[in-house]
Amino acid sequence: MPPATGRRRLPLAERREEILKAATELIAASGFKGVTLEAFAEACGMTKAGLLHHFRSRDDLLIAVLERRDELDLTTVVDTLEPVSGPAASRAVMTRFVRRNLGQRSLVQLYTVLAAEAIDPAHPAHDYFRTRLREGRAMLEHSLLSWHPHPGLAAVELLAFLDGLQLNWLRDPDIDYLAQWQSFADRFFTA
Amino acid sequence: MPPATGRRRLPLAERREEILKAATELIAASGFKGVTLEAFAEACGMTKAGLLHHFRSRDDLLIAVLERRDELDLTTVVDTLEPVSGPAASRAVMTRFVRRNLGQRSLVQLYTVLAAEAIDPAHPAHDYFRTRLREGRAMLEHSLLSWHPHPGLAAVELLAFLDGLQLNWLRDPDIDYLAQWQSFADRFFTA
DNA sequence: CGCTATCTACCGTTTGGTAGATAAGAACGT
DNA sequence: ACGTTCTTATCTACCAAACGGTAGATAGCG
Repeated sequence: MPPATGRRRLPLAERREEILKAATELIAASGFKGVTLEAFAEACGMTKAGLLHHFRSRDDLLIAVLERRDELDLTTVVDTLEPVSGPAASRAVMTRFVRRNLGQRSLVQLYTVLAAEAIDPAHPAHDYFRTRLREGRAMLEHSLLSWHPHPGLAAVELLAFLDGLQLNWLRDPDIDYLAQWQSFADRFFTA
Repeated sequence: MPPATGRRRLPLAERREEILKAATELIAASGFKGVTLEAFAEACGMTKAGLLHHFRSRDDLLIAVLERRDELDLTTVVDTLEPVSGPAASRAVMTRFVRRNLGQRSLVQLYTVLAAEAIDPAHPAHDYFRTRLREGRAMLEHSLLSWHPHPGLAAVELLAFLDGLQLNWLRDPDIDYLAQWQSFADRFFTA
């Protein structure tokens, strides 16, 4: 590693990834509105102008952060696409989802904080979350269709609980995320 | 009513209330970081300087908004203080809480958006939510103590579900808030 | 040496907040 | 009823700092 002072020149892809990683942490901590362009730059040891060489604008950076998160999730999504049926299988899929979140606290926080911020229709990520969450609910509802008496109600209930649990876990890390999930699932998946 | 143009001079208490009401709506819509001092002022037909005559700073206004919300909730809190015991009584209390929220969408949104924004320790309302939510959970846990086998788990679960349901209801008003609650409660209060 | 990632310097706008002028309305005497 | 005075709610004008973004100079690496 070269001395911390002075200029560091990195290949395009590497620097891009470094910026996105840092930006994810910052947004997770303070929301998108709460972080300035300069703060994003400083977090990876460069200036605003330097950062804007990689992303055309601040909003552009946000979109890139979200797309990166999607890419990181791709593995899980692919797994979920396997056609599953029955309560046990559904529960297993969701449990794996919970376990993965447990180890990606900052990504979860990014998503949670940003999703709440983006309730505002004027937020640059409003549409992103709108379509994305709608799709998620539809997929879940579809997988509940084969065995649950009220797939619509149940899908909303499950997602609401997970959203709320994440939110509370972020507020208070002492909460036992996994145990809470199992406790909920014990009742939910015996209907 | 005097003509809309020109200066309107109101008694202190009245203007204060008007400002707080307008601010509540705005914060609910766009979060606290998302609204400028001038926007707050303009919303009740005055200038920044005029508003700052009533609230020393922008952060001061936020605190006042939250305190006002607490006062508006006081009635419900007092009701809750009646010592209740048993699942049916607990459920009745919570159902009343849900029903009341149903008619106060903008207050719910204020609380939800702000609570998520305030996960950031640097947010001006961070401490407010920290203590307030902790208290709420303790109260609930206490009331579950007499009949629920796992009061700690259950308290978190119930609050998480309500938080998440509110969040999703705000994102998608078509969700049947009340029905979702009843469906959850049917399982939750038979343990 | 050439390419380009990065920097310095700057711009126009918006931000939260201040200082001092102005006017609305209540109180009061006549 | 009516003017006068006094209080203070509100305004106009302004400021320094912070914001997102641009133009052109500079320097690290193949």
